[in-house]
Amino acid sequence: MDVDLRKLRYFVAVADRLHFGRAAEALHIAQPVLSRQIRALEEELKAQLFVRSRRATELTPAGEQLLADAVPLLAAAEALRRRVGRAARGARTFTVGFMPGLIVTPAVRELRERHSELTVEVVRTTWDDQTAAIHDGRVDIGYVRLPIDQRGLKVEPLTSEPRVAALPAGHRLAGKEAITIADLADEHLLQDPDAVPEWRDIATELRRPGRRRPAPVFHAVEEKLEHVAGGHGVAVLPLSVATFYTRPDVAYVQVTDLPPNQVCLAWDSTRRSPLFAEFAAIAAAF
Amino acid sequence: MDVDLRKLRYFVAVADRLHFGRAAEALHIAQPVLSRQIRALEEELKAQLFVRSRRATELTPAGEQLLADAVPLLAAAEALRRRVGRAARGARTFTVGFMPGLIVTPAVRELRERHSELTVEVVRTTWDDQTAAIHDGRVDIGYVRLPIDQRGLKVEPLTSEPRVAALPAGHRLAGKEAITIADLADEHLLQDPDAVPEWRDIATELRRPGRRRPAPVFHAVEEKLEHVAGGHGVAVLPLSVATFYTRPDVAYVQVTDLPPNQVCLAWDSTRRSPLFAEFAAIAAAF
DNA sequence: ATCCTTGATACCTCCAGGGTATTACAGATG
DNA sequence: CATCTGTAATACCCTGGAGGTATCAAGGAT
Repeated sequence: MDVDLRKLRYFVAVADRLHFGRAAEALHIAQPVLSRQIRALEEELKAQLFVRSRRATELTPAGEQLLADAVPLLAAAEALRRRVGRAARGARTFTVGFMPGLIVTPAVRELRERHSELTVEVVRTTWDDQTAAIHDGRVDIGYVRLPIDQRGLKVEPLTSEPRVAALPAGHRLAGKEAITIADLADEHLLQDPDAVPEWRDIATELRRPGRRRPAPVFHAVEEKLEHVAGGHGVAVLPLSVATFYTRPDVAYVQVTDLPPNQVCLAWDSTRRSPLFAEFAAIAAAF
Repeated sequence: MDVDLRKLRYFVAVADRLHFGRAAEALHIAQPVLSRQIRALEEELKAQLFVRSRRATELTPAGEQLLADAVPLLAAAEALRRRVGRAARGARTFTVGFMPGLIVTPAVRELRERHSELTVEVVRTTWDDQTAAIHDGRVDIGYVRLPIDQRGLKVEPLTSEPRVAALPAGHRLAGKEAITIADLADEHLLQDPDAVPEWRDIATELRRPGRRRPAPVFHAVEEKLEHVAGGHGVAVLPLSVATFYTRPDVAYVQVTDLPPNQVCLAWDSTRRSPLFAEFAAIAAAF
């Protein structure tokens, strides 16, 4: 009758790794159990989800569809747990997420003053969990930096700010007034390429192929800067982050042809509470 | 670990009726089983969901929160089943929902021509399932009439059209060129009052209290018109519906102070497919 | 004081989920 | 060509949970 969220979670684990044994290990269950559960799921849905050849495991089209739907469904279930838990603990809370560099205190203080009964909390997010935190209920509303996957979100633009490159202090470009993306084409980017889509375009145009390292990606700003200082590459940051995290061994240089970073407020579009609109209005006023 | 969708479904059944016995009956299970499952859910979530006094059952705040989250979650799970089922059957399909009176064929034909591999289907919806059909996956995109609950939906305005009153042919107002809502204040409205919010305002202003009947609500247009013809009340319909469903024993009269009905396209905001934007563009062109 | 309504308890059955041991089979390897 | 290795499937067992029936407990109504 109803799908079993446990089986969906198992399915996602297998679909992510395309390997039953390793997925079972990650799920802390035995491999035969996992095989059986996936098979049971396939029978329940009357749909083959994987093509198992002896040597490889692949998703069928139905499997792709299920993966696309199962991930947000599991996140929604997680969010439900969190919100019910909070409601049970009695505290009317409102949690604001924010990316590094963004100043949320004035807006949060204003909301607290307007709603004395409300516990307004603040959570720092990273590049790759800024939307996940909204979907799984860790935050009610989030200050996010585009680009993001807007599926399931209500997004309201707030501001935009220019972006700068973070270079080691002794770098050949460190003293310059302004540079272009092309100047950085040979550098190693120490962050998720999705965060700087323009980088990839330049990369495919200008970079020599085969030069690409496996690219360890760093999430926390502090980590990125540590590696920049160590001469392992460069990072592109919004101006406010640069001014917030200053250190003597890292230089910031304006990048003229990089479009500004857009900052938005985002919240789960399936929810409706006057607090979202109210907070958005407050935040826009600053 | 994961919440159990079956328990959530049970919970919703109880929350809707605030009565364990009747909910159990509706679910086709025995009442003690239901009591035990709800209690198990309360323990899993570590949250009391109902206040059971001997004579009445009520929702706690946590229960209210759970109800708000469980309903869309169950719909999403249902949609997942449907979409995986379709994907498994191989057919790439795209289903367009529409409210009575709206002409969808030109846009649908255009989409079919552009995507010969796609099976484009068409489903008629009613006032109260026009958004539910989107949420539970029966339709991919829907022509809807405002007002709707926009939670979880991406909504694009299309057109708007004036609304008229449907009266019995012999009614005292039937011959008039145009009337106002106030003229209809004493009439019995044969449809969901939410569909005509202005009605309620007038009703509370002008109507004598105690006059309100329990209001059986009719969903299909044909049913409404049947009852209008029978002299059991009046209905308010968008002009296109009126011109589509004409019958000699029903007269339509323009209502001057009723704002026009807004027609939109709506689809599930958690999904992303180029087909949504493409179809929206096609539909807007007509 | 008694009855009725309604949710909770007690106790039984059975299936589904978890585990271990082992098999089957495709590719790699010598 | 024989063997080894990696990987999912099969076989079988055990336990917990979901379903059922019979019954209880207690607050309102009469």
